[in-house]
Amino acid sequence: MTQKIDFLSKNQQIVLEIIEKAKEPLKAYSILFSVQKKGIKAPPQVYRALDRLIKLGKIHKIESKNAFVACKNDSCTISNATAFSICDNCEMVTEISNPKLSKYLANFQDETGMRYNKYNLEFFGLCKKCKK
Amino acid sequence: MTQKIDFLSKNQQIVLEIIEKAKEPLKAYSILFSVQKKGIKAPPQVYRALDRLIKLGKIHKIESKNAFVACKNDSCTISNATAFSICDNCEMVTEISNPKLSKYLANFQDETGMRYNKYNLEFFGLCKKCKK
DNA sequence: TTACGCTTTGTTATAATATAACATTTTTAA
DNA sequence: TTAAAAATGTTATATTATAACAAAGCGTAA
Ligand SMILES: [Zn+2]
Ligand SMILES: [Zn+2]
Ligand SMILES: [Zn+2]
Ligand SMILES: [Zn+2]
Repeated sequence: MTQKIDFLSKNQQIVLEIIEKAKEPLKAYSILFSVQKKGIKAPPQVYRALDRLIKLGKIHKIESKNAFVACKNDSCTISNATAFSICDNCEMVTEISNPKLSKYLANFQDETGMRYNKYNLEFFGLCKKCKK
Repeated sequence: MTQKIDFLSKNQQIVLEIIEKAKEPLKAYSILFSVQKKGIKAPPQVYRALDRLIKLGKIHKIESKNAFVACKNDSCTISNATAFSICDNCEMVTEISNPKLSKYLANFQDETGMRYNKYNLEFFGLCKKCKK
């Protein structure tokens, strides 16, 4: 068998649950702290789970923040086309799920004719709450 | 006086020169090594210069690689709208300068009506050389 | 000129993020 | 059952980035 695609190991479930419950992106070491009561003791255990969850599209990494969010988008089974809205003021991050945008980016072709199989887009601004 | 906008300090010039000469993105600590012969000895000196150069739009950070590239785009005086093409195989990174793309993204408005004053987009694929 | 504010620099230490390496246990499939 | 593969546990260390504070350089106004 090549790969179990919908089964998560214990550590992976624990880490995913923490991230899903969070309202804001979580850092790896804050996850580590949270899960120590459940027996996960060392960074590699967390990073391994994170890597796997990212590959499965269950979570995404916010690169500009070195933090992780749960994917809320059911169609996002693999993390190869992601777009986020990030508030510069509060910690709010939401995944943008906009068919026109994703179609535009998935089909984007640069001057040299190069095509891409993956992209990550991060938008920054002030969210509604923070915009006074 | 508020800010000298086009003058670079000594350390800033040294760091910029190294990045401009490089053919691939440079990591902060590899920059530190390179500039030690010129008297820059400690991380904060490099990171300060990097921060300033980013604010001025002279360089950009490739977030997925924690590395820095010189801006080749004259109109890019401030780092608030960036797009990069990143080869998954070699270390090639190039800044995409495509008016249609930047217009599309600069005007993008999400479902909630939120507008953005900054974005960063990273495309991944195989560059021409690596695509056999 | 001097004295003050501001920016840049220098320096040490440490925080925060991430991986290497290897031993052990668990799960899977032949 | 047994051998391979996957997941886990563990220690140590590598990599990336910032805090904190002292000293030097520079513009300017009294
Ligand atoms: Zn998603
Ligand atoms: Zn906000
Ligand atoms: Zn640029
Ligand atoms: Zn390539």
